Amino acid sequence: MARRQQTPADRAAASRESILDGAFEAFTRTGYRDTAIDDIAAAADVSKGGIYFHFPNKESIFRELMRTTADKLVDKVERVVGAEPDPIAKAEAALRTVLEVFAGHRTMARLFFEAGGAGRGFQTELNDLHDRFARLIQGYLDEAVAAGTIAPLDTRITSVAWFGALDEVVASWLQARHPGRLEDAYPTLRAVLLRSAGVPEQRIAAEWRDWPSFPEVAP
Amino acid sequence: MARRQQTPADRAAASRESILDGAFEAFTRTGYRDTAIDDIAAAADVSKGGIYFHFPNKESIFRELMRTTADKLVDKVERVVGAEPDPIAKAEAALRTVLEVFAGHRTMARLFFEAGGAGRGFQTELNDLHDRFARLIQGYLDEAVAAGTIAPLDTRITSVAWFGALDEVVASWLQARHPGRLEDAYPTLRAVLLRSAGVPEQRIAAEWRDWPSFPEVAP
Amino acid sequence: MARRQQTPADRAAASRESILDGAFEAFTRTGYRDTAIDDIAAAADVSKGGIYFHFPNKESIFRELMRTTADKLVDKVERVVGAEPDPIAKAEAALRTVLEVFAGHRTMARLFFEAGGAGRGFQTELNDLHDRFARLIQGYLDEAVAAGTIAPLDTRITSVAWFGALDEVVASWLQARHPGRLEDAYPTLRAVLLRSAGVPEQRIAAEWRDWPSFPEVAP
Amino acid sequence: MARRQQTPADRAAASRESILDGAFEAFTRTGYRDTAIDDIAAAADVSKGGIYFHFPNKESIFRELMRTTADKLVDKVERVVGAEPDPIAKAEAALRTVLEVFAGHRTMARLFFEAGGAGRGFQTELNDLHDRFARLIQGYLDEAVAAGTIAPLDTRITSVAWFGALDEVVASWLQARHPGRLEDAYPTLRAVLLRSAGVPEQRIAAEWRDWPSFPEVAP
DNA sequence: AATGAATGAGGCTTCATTCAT
DNA sequence: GATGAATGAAGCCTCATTCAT
Repeated sequence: MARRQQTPADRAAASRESILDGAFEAFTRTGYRDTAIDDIAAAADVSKGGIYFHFPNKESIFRELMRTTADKLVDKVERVVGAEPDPIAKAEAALRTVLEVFAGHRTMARLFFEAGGAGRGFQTELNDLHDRFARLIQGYLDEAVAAGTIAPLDTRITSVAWFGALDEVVASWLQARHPGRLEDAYPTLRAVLLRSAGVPEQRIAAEWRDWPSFPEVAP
Repeated sequence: MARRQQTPADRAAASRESILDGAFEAFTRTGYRDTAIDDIAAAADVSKGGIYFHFPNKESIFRELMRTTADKLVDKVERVVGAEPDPIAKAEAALRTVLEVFAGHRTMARLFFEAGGAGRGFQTELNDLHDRFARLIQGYLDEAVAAGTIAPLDTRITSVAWFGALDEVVASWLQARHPGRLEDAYPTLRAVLLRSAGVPEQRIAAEWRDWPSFPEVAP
Repeated sequence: MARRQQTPADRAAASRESILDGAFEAFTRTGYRDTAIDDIAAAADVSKGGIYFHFPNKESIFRELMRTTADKLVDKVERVVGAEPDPIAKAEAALRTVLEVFAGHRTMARLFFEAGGAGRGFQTELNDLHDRFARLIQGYLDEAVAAGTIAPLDTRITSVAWFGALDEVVASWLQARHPGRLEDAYPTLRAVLLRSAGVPEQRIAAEWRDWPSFPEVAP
Repeated sequence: MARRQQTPADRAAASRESILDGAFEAFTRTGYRDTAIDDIAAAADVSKGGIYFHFPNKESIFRELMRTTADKLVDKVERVVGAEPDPIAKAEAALRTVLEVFAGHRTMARLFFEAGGAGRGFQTELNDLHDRFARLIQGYLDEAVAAGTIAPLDTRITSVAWFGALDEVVASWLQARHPGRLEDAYPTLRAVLLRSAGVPEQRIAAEWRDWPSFPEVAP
């Protein structure tokens, strides 16, 4: 199959992608308000005016970034989770995946958890993001309840708490002066969370053995 | 008892306090970066220049606010907790107190949890704040472990997770379009957290009855 | 010969030049500290922000102005002086050139001699400027000593004194309420300075006749 | 004779003096524009408001300082000069006195020569100051011409040149990174200036021997 | 006389956005 | 599609001056 020549449209798309990459890099490094369009332009190796061809304003870049980054993560979680048969295993898989991804991409985590830095205007966006993850977890918990694996409980609040716990553990790791390996926190976090949902102690202990080891990540 | 005349120093202190109040109000409403000195001046009913008589710059106001607000909360938590004999009860009391205070002062919660909006420069300050609360919790958990009330576990990570869970529950309440009563979330959150630390189920159920009802708060 | 189209870069350079011109005009009229960026913007017919595209701050404009203006003057002096064979004639030519230029550009003189108004930060720059001219003169005096035209003397101090004398004569002319023609001061100043270096009286009298008349200048 | 008790008026006068001293110190150190009223208040150990009791505004302090400082110097010059019989000796004495005083009070020199830093508003004041000294010199030169000690010449321009030469020598000494002793410059400067007015070479050489040595001064 | 808190105009600089080419 | 020069609205902060006590 003949490879098409690179059309202008291709180049435009590439440019757009480049801007998003640069913006991601800049935002995660400096935060929203402290990142100037010039910084993004420099990071993306694009002119300032060029940015405004692809995006109507700074805000839209950030929003798109937030949306697509979350999409990617949710996709990955759902892919990994899909393979798991049992709801608790699913929740575990989700938890593990998020931790794994963040462990490998410290900066991405920053974007997620420090997006508050973006100013009041993004709270909604950020909250939706949190919500999305919380509901993902909630879904698994609901399934677990339905399957009788765990006793009925307020899955909404529990999932929010789970997400918060995860968030804070990652955040505290992110800003630690001498961070250990985030994976080392996993067993404890996992046990704490499963226990919090009423998963039987023996199951918590048992399940763990089946897990493959974490991939190597450099914080 | 004769009331002393109001000295100029008194009035200056009052003015300073007024600025802090105005700043608190403005920061919690608009966020750090989106709050102009003019806004604070207006809220405090002080001239722009007057602010600079009391504070060297915008940042220092925010830092002072963060410090003193946290101090007040920690004080209150320790006072309430001091009355409790048993470590788990202490942890519960701390949790309850924080929730209670936040439920009553939605804005204060905002300052705490959305301080990220202040820009990269405050991350350290904010992290220290989180740390402070996490260690508060950790202390109670350590006591509980020492007292044999709960099985040994990584109290550092657990306390971080607790704080994160609390944080996220409050945050999700803060931004909810139609927030219920934060206190309604308390029983579930309490159960989830206690369970997560391995507190026996019967204790979780028992303890609860003894608690007085939440004071009325208007979110 | 086809005239190239005016490129954006050309226009940018023109704009930059315009800013320098406006700044020159404003600084020499009002002094550094009393000249606001707004004044420069108005004088240059550029927006305030436009200035910051070309210069990082107010100071840099002033420094550039000082540097380039001095460069131009030194260039001119050296060009004129180059034509003179004998060292005393060179010194004379330098003296005359500076006076001439200043007579024609009262404002430039102001920039040079009143730059002190720029604040303590510029003293170094200003001193270097003075030094530069003093050393120019010193060079000619050294040549004259080497050539045996004048008796050996401390040329460093003498050149500083010359420059100071020149400076003060121009300055007193600049601020005179009803200034005469600066050129009218030339014969006396010339005689005084040459005499001060020990140039024989007859030479002082003789040399003068050969000089062309000053060009007309409007103070 | 009974010593009067210190009256309030005395204390007020002392306060006023203290302000002038502090202002002198501050202005000479930082320049006019870069000296805040607060700086003066601090240096004078007086409150900001107190300053405005004694002076209507910042400018007036500076003007008074310029006036009185000049007065003192002129007084001293005239006292020293009065003892001299011959006009050239008078000019010499004036020159020497000024150099001497400046050598001892580097800061005072700064006030005089860098007063340009005070902004355009003081040019007049500063020029009058220069004028005053120039006319002092001119007086002696005129006397010398009248006495036949030197040949007739434009004493106005010559005196301006003298003053400028003196000014620049002091200024270059002031800002030198490793200043030698200003007095060391005296013999050359003296010879240069006397020569410039046509004082016979042998007199220049002779007169010098009679002078007492400079007092010790610490630059 | 003196204090020091308060005022407010004005200055410098930043930066998202626009626009002619 | 892209460039980069230009705009102008804000923002933070300084500081001479005023004023109640």
